[in-house]
Amino acid sequence: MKKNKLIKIYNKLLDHFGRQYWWPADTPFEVMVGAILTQQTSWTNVEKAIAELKKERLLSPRKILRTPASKLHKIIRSSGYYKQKEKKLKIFCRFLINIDRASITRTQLLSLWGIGRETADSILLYALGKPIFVVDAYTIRIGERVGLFKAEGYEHVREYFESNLPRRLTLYKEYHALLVELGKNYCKPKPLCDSCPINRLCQFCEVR
DNA sequence: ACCCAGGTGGCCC
DNA sequence: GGGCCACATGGG
Repeated sequence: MKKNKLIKIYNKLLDHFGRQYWWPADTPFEVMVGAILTQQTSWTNVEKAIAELKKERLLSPRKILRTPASKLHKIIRSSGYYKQKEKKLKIFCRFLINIDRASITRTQLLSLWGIGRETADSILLYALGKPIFVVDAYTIRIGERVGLFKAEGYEHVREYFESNLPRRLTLYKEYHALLVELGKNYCKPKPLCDSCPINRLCQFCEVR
């Protein structure tokens, strides 16, 4: 595959931020829990909730299922939307204990209440090792500003990345992680272009 | 006091 | 298919 714009951006990000070694977790199940808890929530808030789950020795599907809702609410409170997320965790754990993890499909995950596209794909890529490119709000925002696509939906963006990148797990994992890093630090709703590592590719930066 | 965060489901048209 | 809303905590 010849060197395309996607690879150029990747190399810039890698030079600037270095390897990310995503997803940060001790076990695949911790990845899955984190993927649910981080929905529309900053990771620092999720870390606190996961630390609480570990402290209570609850980081297993059966133990979460045995924990009363009110207790789980307190434990994961810092991750926000804690009533919804308690339900989402229980529904997901119930699904998980009755299945061979290697056989889990995207369609199965998407059929669960509380598991949308980004959460399903994060679980597939980072917990189950399937080559699915994870798209999030940053990916779409950055892609639009850089001029890769315009107002595309989730599936189109995912296909765009998957069809223009070699199908490699570590590349998918690190690319998504680097886009999050760029998004958190620079590519916010109000762009901070001054020291953005991909300036000259982003139309906002070129305007300045 | 705002604005933002590694979304999702339910509703409406 | 897209647009709007509720959901909730914590940090800048």
